[in-house]
Amino acid sequence: MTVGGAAEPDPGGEAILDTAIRLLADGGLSAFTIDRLASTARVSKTSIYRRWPDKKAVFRAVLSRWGHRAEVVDVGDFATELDQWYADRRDTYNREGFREVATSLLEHSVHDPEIGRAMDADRRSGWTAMRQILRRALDRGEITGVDDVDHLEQFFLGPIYCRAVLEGQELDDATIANFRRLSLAAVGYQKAPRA
Amino acid sequence: MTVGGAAEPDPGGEAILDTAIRLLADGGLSAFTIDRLASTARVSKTSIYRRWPDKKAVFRAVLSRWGHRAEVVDVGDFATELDQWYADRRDTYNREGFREVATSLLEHSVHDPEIGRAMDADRRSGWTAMRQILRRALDRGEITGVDDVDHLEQFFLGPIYCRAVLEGQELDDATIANFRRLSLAAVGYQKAPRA
DNA sequence: AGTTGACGGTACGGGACCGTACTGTATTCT
DNA sequence: AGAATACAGTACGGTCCCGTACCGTCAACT
Repeated sequence: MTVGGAAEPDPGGEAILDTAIRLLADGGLSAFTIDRLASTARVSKTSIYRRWPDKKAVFRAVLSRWGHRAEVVDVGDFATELDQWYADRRDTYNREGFREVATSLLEHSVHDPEIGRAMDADRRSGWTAMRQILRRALDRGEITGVDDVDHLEQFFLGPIYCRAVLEGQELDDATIANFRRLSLAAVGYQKAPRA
Repeated sequence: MTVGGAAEPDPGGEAILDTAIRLLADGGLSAFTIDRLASTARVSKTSIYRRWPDKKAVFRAVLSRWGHRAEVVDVGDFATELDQWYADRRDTYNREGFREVATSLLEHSVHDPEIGRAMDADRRSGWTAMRQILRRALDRGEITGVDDVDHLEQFFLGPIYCRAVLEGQELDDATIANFRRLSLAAVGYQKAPRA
């Protein structure tokens, strides 16, 4: 135990996980190897197995470290909050290696029930920022026509995800502007009737 | 060479590829092994390596066999053609194992440039049915606001893809109905002005 | 000074996989 | 009948990987 005391979160372990993420970004699942992770992170395999019982545990740790939850504050207007969300998603999805890591994590989580549950929990936990935005907008009566939050969430995230992850294209100004215009028109957005 | 003559497309090879697809559906990329493929397909490894030079070639063959292009006929109305497309996508995405195979193929194609190009070509080739629908709708003046076909295609496919592949949920009546309603509202669909 | 704990380095057993080679057999074509 | 072909089955060399064990080192703590 270090003297610092406050450094509990194990910076060494986080550095290893960051290296693991870089491995996934560079070479995908087939490059995610304990041997390679050790040598790339300049760490002995012993140090890895001291922290996690086996490779699957390392993978779970990678999963939860990589997950990033958008934070959106309640400003009383759906369109404004949506813009915050777009900005956040844009930063995230455009980040170097995001697509590569996302596809690798998804592939693994789809085929390994245990990892899949962890990923679902990660996604559902605390609810997505988008869901909160949508709930508020529904409460305020700003959007109409469809009130199924699942469908709405998929409807808003889908185009972005499809472009960035499936197609591997950048989320630039024009794209976001078009998705925004289309989506707002879809839900018949109108500024909240009451102050 | 068989007597039949017309059976040129090598039914044996296609059976092997179907088995490979089932392997991907059941166990993902890590289950896609030449050894396992041979034993599962009740075929010797020799027979596999006689048809394809190496594993990567088998994978490419799987990719192109698995790809399914929606066919949509021009009926002169965007909403009707969209419904055809929804029906086709629904059949495809709801098929047993679709999600598993899709994520595996994507992961591999993202991390292997050669496979990635093959997949891009597969997607772009002949253009997607959706793109044709959208072009016609734009020509007819049925949809307005956004005229970037890339964005529109991603906008229409995104929600479906996100729900079925990312989230692993079923595409049922209610979902399709909601996506349809939202999407049509988004593009300001109006029946073509001219007969 | 002595003890403890974390670490790097190395080696190993067990297993999986790829691609090739070899054998024997059944079927087709000449 | 004889040659050629496609096949199943098996075995192999080489490589990689996982997880564990062992050893020596270095810093922190008592």
